[in-house]
Amino acid sequence: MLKKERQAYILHQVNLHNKVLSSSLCTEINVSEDTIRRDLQELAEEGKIIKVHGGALSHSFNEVSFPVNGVYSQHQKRAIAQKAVGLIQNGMFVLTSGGTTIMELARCLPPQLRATFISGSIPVILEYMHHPHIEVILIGDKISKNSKITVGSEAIAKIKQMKPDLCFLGTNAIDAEHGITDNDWEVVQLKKAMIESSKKVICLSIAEKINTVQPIRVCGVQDIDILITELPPGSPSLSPFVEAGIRVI
Amino acid sequence: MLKKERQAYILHQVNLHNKVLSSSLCTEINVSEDTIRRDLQELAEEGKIIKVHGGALSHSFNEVSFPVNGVYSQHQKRAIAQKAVGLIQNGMFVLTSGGTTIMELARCLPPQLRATFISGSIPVILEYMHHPHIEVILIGDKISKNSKITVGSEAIAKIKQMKPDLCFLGTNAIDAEHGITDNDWEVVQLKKAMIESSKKVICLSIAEKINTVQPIRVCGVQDIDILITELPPGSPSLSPFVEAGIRVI
DNA sequence: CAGGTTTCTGCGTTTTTTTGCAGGAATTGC
DNA sequence: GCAATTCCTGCAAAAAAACGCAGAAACCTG
Repeated sequence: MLKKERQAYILHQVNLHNKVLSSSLCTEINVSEDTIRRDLQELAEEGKIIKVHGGALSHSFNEVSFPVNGVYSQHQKRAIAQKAVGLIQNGMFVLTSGGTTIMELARCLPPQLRATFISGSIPVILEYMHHPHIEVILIGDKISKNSKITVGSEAIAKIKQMKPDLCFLGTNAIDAEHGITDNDWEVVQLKKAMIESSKKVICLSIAEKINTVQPIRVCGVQDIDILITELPPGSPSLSPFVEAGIRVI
Repeated sequence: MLKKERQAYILHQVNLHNKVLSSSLCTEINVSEDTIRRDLQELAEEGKIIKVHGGALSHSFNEVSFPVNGVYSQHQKRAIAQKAVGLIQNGMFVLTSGGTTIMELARCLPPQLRATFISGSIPVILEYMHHPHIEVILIGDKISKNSKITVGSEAIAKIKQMKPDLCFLGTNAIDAEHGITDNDWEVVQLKKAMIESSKKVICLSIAEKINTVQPIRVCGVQDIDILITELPPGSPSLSPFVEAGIRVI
């Protein structure tokens, strides 16, 4: 078999099945593994395939990604996310809501972290999937197209069965008097369930959203264990929360 | 034998078999390898053939083997998808697997269609979410990072609770004798459940995957109701499936 | 047709390409 | 951490290609 022919066969197989194992290829074509490896390497250099340990993947399959278009206040959100990752330890079960702050958190996870992350938000789940070690559990149910998360009784029931160690909530509005509030009824139902199930509730909020109120109530301040903002913990605007017994980071 | 005669013979052989070996040519025509090599070189310079180490290939060989589209065989997959959408009617519950063929189906859905689509594949779900009217139900569970779908007992249990009207399966390999086969154990478990639950099972497969076999069995041909390929239904390669009682489109 | 020129062909040698193998390093999974 | 793969590096053998050359054939051309 000629070299080009072999490479054409390999490429064909990759495109057909989205992946190939070097071991199976070398028995199929009946050449040494080194030859296969060199072929895969050449094809990878030409950009035809993606070489991975033990074989190769089709390029078209890996193209699912989310645009990182101008997230509002990204800098502050990154600061919040970096404080938040400090709370996550190996082996923990972590439940998260959706939202851009949580997206930022997902991007900040240290590569060596081994934990289990649970969410119903599609964009967040996509971000978790890029991480090498974390387990990702997706809450299923009807999808709310505008918030891009799963909502409904099935999702709520599933959350109530769990007892995650941490629950990170991206917030729309938080106020020392009214607690966390939001404007989407279905999302609020979900967040209520998340708070109820979790051992520790961590609220992520940029300073702008502090002391703002939305129509639907999620929970009171007494249900929040930790509040993370981009501000230093001693900031005056945060003192009402400290007084309410919340740990502010 | 004259030079022109020889080159005509070589060209004929290349077009006939898509490849020639210089070694076999030089015994057939009974000239030295150098002569053959010079002939091949001339033909290559004229663009009639593609010279490779050890022989030559026809140009058509190279074209079919190295597609330039993003998704492999996208044209064929679109043809399949367009046949498939014809089966979907307003109000139906449709369960789908993952894969690029299903992705194509998702993109082909007519904008005025009102139906409910259920899947555990993240890329496919993203595609459904762009549609203005369809309801999207996401099957939740642990996410398999390489296949980008939810797998596990929760997902299977959820599927078994449903009774969708249609089930579209993207296939990795299908054969009249062995039925549908695949190479990922967890995905196979899921597909089995999907087949079991659904009123009608529709198998989408590009012709290339017909009569190929993978290590793990999903189901036999008797479980398939409809088979859709890019070929016309009367094609000879499809007759074994027609004889097995499958409706071929 | 004779002589010169060009083209073609085969041979020996050198160079390049390809392939497999052995070892040590890196990685993956348990 | 340990065992098992898998990967990389250098190396050597085999195959193929390139090169130079010379004899032979074909082809002008007067």
